[in-house]
Amino acid sequence: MSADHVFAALASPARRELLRLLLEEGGQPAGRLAERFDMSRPSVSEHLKVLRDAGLVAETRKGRERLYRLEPAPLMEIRDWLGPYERFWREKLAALSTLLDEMEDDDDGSR
Amino acid sequence: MSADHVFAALASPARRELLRLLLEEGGQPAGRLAERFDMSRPSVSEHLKVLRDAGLVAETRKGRERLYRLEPAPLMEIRDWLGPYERFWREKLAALSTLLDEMEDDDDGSR
DNA sequence: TTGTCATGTAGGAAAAATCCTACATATAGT
DNA sequence: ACTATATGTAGGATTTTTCCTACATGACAA
Repeated sequence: MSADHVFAALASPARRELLRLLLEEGGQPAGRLAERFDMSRPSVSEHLKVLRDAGLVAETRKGRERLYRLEPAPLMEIRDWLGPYERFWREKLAALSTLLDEMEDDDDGSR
Repeated sequence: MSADHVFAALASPARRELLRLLLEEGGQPAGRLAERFDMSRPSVSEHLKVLRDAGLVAETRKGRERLYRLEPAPLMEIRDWLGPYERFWREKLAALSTLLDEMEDDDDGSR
């Protein structure tokens, strides 16, 4: 739930790759996900645990498999966190644009 | 420049707090930023280095001070990274909304 | 029931992050 | 030149993360 765990979970390239696979290919059993990594299966399982604790994936037991699926809600917290920075970014762009316009007004072709 | 460094930089609460201070209060010298933390000044300095390496802050030497300012461009990379997940999220919401509508249509008041 | 398959967990080694104190550097003021 | 101030860097202790192999669990299949 806490954004701390979400940011921490996203810090690992392996975990972001897991999210990408679940996004692009849909829910999959843990083993099939692990096959795609140059890493032992238990290690991938631990990464899945971190993602689970952050609320970024959920599992459904299906026989002896466990299907993992993407749970995007916590990512929307990240998006909200970004909001104020994006406003700041836009103001910067707007200021730059204004500056460029003024330079163009001044540009009478002289030198 | 790589998104890896940006995600890693954001993983620390102390570094996110630094970004927040720079956003809400504008550029400040390193020492003034450090005062706000329950942590030694050199440690804050190291956090600033991580943010600098990720391109999230920039410094301007002003006499013997170093003014740090927010550099939001890398955060826009993060926003772009979130894009596909946000689409996925919206589709989920839309599906839920449709489902609720159908349930309402079925709801003839019986039972 | 016995064996097999999919998966998680324990325990530990190695690497990385975090935080500290001491020191180095560079600028400003006297 | 000397001192004070603002800051970064070195070196090291401690904690956390990451990854491994070995083992535990729980469901299916013969």
